[in-house]
This record gives sequence, C-alpha cells and structure tokens, in this order.
Amino acid sequence: MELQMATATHARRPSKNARRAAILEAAAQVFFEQGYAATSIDAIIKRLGGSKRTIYNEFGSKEGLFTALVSENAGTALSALAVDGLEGRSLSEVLLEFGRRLLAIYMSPGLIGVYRSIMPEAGRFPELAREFFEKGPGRASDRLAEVLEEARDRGEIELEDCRGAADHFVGMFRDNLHLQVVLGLRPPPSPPEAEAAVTSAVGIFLHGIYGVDREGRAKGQMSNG
Amino acid sequence: MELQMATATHARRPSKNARRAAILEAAAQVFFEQGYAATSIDAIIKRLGGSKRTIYNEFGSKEGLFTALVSENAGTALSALAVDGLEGRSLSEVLLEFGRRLLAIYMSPGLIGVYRSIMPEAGRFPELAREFFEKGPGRASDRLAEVLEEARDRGEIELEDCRGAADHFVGMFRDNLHLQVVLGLRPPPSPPEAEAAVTSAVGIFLHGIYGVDREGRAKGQMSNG
DNA sequence: CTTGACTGGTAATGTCCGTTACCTTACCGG
DNA sequence: CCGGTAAGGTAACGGACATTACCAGTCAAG
Repeated sequence: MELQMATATHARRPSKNARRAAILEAAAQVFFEQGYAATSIDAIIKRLGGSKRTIYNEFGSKEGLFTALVSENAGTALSALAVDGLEGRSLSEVLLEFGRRLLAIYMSPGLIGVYRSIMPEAGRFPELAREFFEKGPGRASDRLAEVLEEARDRGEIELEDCRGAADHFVGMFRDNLHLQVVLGLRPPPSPPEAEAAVTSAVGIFLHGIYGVDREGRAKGQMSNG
Repeated sequence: MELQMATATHARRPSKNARRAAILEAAAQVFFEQGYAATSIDAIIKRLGGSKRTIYNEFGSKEGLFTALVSENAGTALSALAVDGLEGRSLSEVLLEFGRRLLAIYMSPGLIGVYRSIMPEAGRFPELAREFFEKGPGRASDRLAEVLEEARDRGEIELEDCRGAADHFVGMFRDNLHLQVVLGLRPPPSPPEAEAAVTSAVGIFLHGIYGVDREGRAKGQMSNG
C-alpha cells in the first residue's frame, strides 16, 4: 500500500516534516560541534530523544543524514543572498547591502558549522563539497560579478576581471575575523562590529587604501551620518 | 642511570630527529587527507612502516602527535613570511611580494592540510587553534599592519584602521580560489594564475575597483585632492 | 661476547560505533 | 473495542580503533 503523501497533509504522526526537521536540528548541533567523523548517532539521539531507528528510517545512514544537513544549510544560506530591489541603487549602496548579507550569512551558526564540518570530509564527499561551494560562496561570487558587470555596462567602473574582483570581495568577508569565529577563538561580531567590517571592506574595494579616508569617503555617508 | 642527551648528538639509532621527522611526515599525509578523527594510528603506520610503539614512545598519544604536527606546520609557514629587505621598496612592491609569499603559503600542502584538519577539532584543541591562528594568519596580519603603518608614517597613505585593512588584505588571499583548493575542487593555481591573483588583489587593495584599469594598474586620477 | 635498552611486530584489551534484528507500542480503520 | 500497520525502543552484531603487553631482533656500550 503506497499512498502519495505530497498533497494531503494528514498529520497522522507528529508530522513527518517536523520529525525530520527535529532530527536535522539535533544533528546540526552535534555534527557542527564535533565534526562528522567524531559524531556518533548515539550522541544525536541523546539530544533528540527517541531512537536510532527513526534516524535510519528517515535518512538511511550517517552519510545520508550529513549530506542532507549540509545540503539544507547551504540552500538556506543561498536564499538569503538574493539581491532584491537593489538594482536601482548606486553601486556603493548595493555593495554595502550585499556585504551586510554576506557577512551575516558567513557568521550564521549554520554556515559556520557547515564550514567547520565539511573541510576534512571534502575528500570523502566530493559532490557535497562541490554543492556547498557552488550554492554558497560560488553563487555569491557569481551574483556579485553580475552586479559589477552591470555597473561596468553603465560606465560606473572600468573593470576587466569582474569575476576575479568579485572573488576578492567575497574573500574580504572570510578574513581573519571570520577565521577566528570559525575556530571558536572569538564570538561573532556584534552588529556595530559587523557594520564597521562591511563599511571598511566596501571602502577598500571601491577606492583602495589610497582612496579611503581621502575622497568623498563612503564612511561619512553610511555610519553615524 | 639517566644520561643527559641534550648536548651530545650520539646518533646511535637512525637519529631520533630523523625518526621523528619521518613520523610527522607520514602523519601529515594521513591527518591532512582524512582529518584527525578519521585517522587511525594504523593508517599512519601503514605509510610509515615500523610499529605503533615508536609513535607512542615519541608522541605519547594520538593527540600529542596531531598537536606536534599542527604546531610544526604553523611554525614553518610563519618563517616564510619574514619581510626581509623589503622595507626600502615602494608600498606596492612590498604588497606584491608580501602577497606572493602569502599566497604561496596558503596554497602549500602543509597549510592546506592544517586548514582542513584543524577546523572541526578547534573545539577539542582550543590552544592548538589559537596557536595556529596566531602563528599563521594572525601574524601575517600583524606584519602587514606594521608595513601599512610605516607607509602611513611616511605619508604614502592615509589610513586609519591599518589593522582592519591588513585583515581584509589577508582575507583577499583566502578567497574562493583558496576555498576551492581546500575543498579539493581544483588544483592549486599555476604560477601565472597565482601571479595574476596577487596582482589583482594588490591592485584592488591599493586603488579599489574605481582606480583599477588594466592589469591592476592605477588610473591615477583620483587621489591628491 | 654479553648485557641492556630500545625498536619492530603481533596481538590482546576494552571501548565505541554504525547498522540491523527483533520486540513493543501507538495510532488507524473497522 | 479489535486487529493491522508502521513507527519507536532495546539490544545485539560485527568491525574498528587507541592503547598496552609481550616477545623478538638490533644496535651500542662494556
């Protein structure tokens, strides 16, 4: 007897979706804290309650659970990067907003966790690593490159390698601050710290250190005007 | 009977130092490939030959071996970052050379391996994570900040937050290219690719995308207000 | 040559873990 | 209220692994 469960939300049990989400949340806590290899299903069950059977029924294996977890988090992060309603504004405005969202995503527990846990497993899960990169940092760079190309088409900037520049911009948000957070050496930045980091990065990216603090200087317009 | 072994290099056996180095090299191959948690001492012995006893005699435990390995690699990387004979040159020359070395270090197998393997273990080895950061990216940023401050003192640039700018510069070399290499999605850059990345990053850092024309050269129409 | 300390090899020990077999329970339609 | 189905729970199985014993070989000193 196989009934399709797509349309009808029967909600017979605590909802298959809710159960699945609960598993993923508990799994995130343990996987992202301990890493894939050091995580045991028992440890997840200890946080989740219930039985291993539930996990194996839903995800099939430890690999399946980890894959689903990383995939889900990468996808969620991506959705926050949509550049909506920004195309009309100035390049500096767009970059600032883009930087804010990028930093927020990079500092979110989900992405920090994915970052930490996928690194040593990249060899074991090549497709997962590719998916993470393409959905996350790769897509961010793609979107930004488009923005830069549009600005170039409008004549705002003269830039040949928009893609490379976009990569550098994205990299500026995975700087030592990000690394310290990933390594657990300091907490994520407070909103003012984050805003300062974004402003600084955008300022350098637009004008360079020769231009920052000298010219029209984006800082004066943005912060504490 | 306890003889001091510090001064005299007796070289009775294949040299305690050589043995230690051999262990560390084999350990690097496995730890950096598989990650700490997924690495077994047996796997190291399979590459090294010999017996587990040797490892346990020298390093005491798996933790001790990993700690020594990471510590050693972080220290080695640091040594390559010394800015020698660069203080006389122009800021752009210094940044280019600094960037070249930084990129080379970041792309070296040792640092890539440390990067990959320390991430999920940062919670388990907080001191090791701190040592890695301070000896590696932290020190790089410190050194660069000094260079920038000297340039500021010479009046070449006007930059308030040299430390933040240095962090951004360092981050530009941990961009998506670096991430792809760490994730095993692409090989390290060829020398021309590396040089292009360095030139591009330095160009943006100095003049921003408003000032970059071709090949990272400045348009030169913006400063000197 | 003998002694002794150290290295190498094998295997044991105790534990942990992914996965599965089997039993128990709760919910569903009648 | 009752039986059936599927999920939850218990515990076992089989393997891996860090660490340690134990034995044999080896090199250096006496």
